[in-house]
Amino acid sequence: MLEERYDAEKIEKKWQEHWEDQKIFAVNEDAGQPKFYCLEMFPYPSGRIHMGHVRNYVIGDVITRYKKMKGFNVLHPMGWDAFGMPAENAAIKNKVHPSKWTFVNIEYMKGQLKKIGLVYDWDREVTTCKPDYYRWNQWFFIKMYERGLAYKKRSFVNWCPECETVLANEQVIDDGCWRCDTVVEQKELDQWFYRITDYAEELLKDADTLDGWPEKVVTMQRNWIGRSEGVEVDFDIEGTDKKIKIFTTRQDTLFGATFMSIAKIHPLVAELVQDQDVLKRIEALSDDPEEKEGVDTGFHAINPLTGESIPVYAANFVLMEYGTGAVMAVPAHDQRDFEFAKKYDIPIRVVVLPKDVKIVKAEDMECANEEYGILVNSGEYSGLSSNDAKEKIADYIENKNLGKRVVNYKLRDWGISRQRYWGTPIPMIYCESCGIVSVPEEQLPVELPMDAVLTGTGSSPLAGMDDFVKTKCPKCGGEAKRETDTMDTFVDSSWYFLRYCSPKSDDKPLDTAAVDHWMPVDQYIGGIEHAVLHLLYSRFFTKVIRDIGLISTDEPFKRLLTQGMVIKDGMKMSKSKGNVVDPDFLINKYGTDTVRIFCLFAAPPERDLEWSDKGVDGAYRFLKRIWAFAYNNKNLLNKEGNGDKDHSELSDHDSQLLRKTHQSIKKVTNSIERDYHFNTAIAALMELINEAYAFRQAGDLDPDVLRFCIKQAILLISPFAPHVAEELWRAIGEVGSVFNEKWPVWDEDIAKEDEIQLVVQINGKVRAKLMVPAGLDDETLKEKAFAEQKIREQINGKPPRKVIVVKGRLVNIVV
RNA sequence: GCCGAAGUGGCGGAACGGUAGACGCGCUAGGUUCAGGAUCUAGUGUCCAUUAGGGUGUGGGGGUUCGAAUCCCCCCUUCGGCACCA
Repeated sequence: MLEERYDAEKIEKKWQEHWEDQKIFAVNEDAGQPKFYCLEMFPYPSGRIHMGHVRNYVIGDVITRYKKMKGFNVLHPMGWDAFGMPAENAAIKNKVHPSKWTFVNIEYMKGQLKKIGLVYDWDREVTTCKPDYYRWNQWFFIKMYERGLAYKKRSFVNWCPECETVLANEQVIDDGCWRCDTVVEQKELDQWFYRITDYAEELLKDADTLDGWPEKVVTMQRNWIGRSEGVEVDFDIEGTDKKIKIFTTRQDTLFGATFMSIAKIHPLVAELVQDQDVLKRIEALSDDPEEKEGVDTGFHAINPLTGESIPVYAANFVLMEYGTGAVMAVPAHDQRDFEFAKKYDIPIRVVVLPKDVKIVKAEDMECANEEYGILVNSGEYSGLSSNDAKEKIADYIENKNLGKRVVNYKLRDWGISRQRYWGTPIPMIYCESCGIVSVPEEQLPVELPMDAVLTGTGSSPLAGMDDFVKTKCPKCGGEAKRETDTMDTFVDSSWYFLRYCSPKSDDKPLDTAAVDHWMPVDQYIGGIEHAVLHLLYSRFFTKVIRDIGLISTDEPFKRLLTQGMVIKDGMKMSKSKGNVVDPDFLINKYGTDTVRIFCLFAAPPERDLEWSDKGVDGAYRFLKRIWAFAYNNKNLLNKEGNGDKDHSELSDHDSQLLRKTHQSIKKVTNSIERDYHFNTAIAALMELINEAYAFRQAGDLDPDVLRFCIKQAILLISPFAPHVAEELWRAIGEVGSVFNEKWPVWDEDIAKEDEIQLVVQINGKVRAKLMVPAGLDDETLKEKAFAEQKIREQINGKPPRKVIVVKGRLVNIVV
């Protein structure tokens, strides 16, 4: 029995329990249906769900429900990215253990997710801070160590003084920490790295296959990998037997090199420069990127092509980390070198003339000319194009053993050591006699001790725990020490989507058959902020795990949807700005169906969503309107019959509503299929309900048609407002869950209008609109257009030069 | 600086070369209601016009086309990403 009042709280609780008890959304790998893996980026259990989560997860939930009704076997799991700094900070502040804090948060947030009406297969829940998950982080680490993909090295790394830990390059945003914005420092430390650069080429090449991803994200990844082809060339250093190796992509400008620049921390500086005064001045070079500065080292290099002797400068803009840490400087054709040469009065020599430029005098130049062109002043290469010269000069260099062709990447190896407690212990042991030894597989997991003391005063908390640190060497049995750093939490999230496929596997990290069945993720949904971070690491991990032989997937995410931010008063919602909207409050006030409808209706998913309290009222009103329509017609609705009457037997009034219903099925379906544009899908539903009201008011309706209309409307709204749909579904006398139903299909014949509005234009301007029967041929449409009184007046006897007819829509008369 | 996206009523947004502004919010008027709220109905880009109707209009300027919010070129603004990568 349908109640008059729409009581969201009551029906939502009822159906949420029903779906869970009846396991409506449980998956069955042998169902004989096509699979669909729908996944949203799992949350960090920070304490409460925020509107950004709601938006993200509602999108995934709608897709899950829709795809299920379309006949797919949909895997839709959820879990917790549960290791991380906030747990430690909370522990220090509130004197709770990070574990306690985390699990309390998970419990609360899980309740919130359920109240939103999200349907997950909770049997597959993954929690990364549990030993049954992180042991496999350790297992992968060891496998990677064995394959040379995990290694330790001392180097300058990004250090966040606020978080008191190291950050990978990807985790530094505008010189600041990705988490707290604190300006990062460079610190020299021994750190573990994953050799992601070994996969640079494949990550770049396979980026071309990601056609289900936003182009923007793919471009960001390509740029981050930053491949460039060039040559390494050795320059002899005059008066010594040493050489400087440089990297250039512009070997066509070799004849224009008038000096050399090397990084101030380049090893040759310390090796060759004797003068303490010069060394001091090099050391004192500023790091300000705006001002180019250098110091003449006093020694000279020999250009291997010209035999010319050129001065070598230590320069502040040369990076030791990229290429070879030394560059040949061609001021005429490189803006940085140009500025440098001007400042220190070094000769500028033009060796490339771009197209359409005749002669350039070096002294007239105001900036470098970096374009390709025809070589001049370049010996036997003069007259060649830059492209030809690049090949010929590279050949010469290789033939004469002066250097070789190389490919360089901007991508750096992924530093994964973190000097923190709440993460996966790195499973390595340091033995005085055996050196670095990995923990044997059967001893995993290396469990995180629960009794660590967190003071927040620097250095790895594990380092102070003798019980943890002291161990035996697995090789020789002697006294040894454990590694005390933990792993970057981005390691945890780099393979959780694989774990969902076989979450209970306990003898190996993944069940190959299960993973191969479900992977790749068919639709992944999350924020754009992970464009390079998580999404690049996950691609890397997938390829490594494939190479280990556990899975056969090359790419983890087939389609990616990056949803926009939730904005209020023109700013991103955040606690610090005080403009947050609390999902709990809204759900209590309106019910989750209203919140869901608003989030989906206010903007297409990829765009930012401007929050509007009034807009939420509108969504609520819409649901009440559907409810009231069903209630007001409840006597008619419970009649037998499926409403699919022969079109020709119906009155005009009835057949128009039937047509509108079929048109709505088409429009809602197409809106979802076209990049999940739920906003226009919901708009189409609102239109249908508005029309239904109008038809109902205008006269009696055939009960079968009315029932058909409302039944389709319920099916169409069910992914968006599932609780209202389920309640109304039962109220109209249907049996079983609406989510076990097939998604409706429209009949093109019924949807077709039998009368169309013909627009008549004169010179492209609308001059008349007339109703004509559908399906008329072009000639008849023309006749109708010319027969129109207004058109005759406008043409005024002038002969038409041309008449364009757009089938079934428009006639444009050109006079 | 380089790369990319976006710019449409008072607001959120529709319109994948063919009637610009669907749908929603807001606003106006009316019905219902003791009143408020809720709800239903109608109207709502802008200018001129009593009406009929007409002009104009998608950041600005050009172009292609019978026809441009949509395609091309230049410029402006906003937002993102990268930024001495040799």
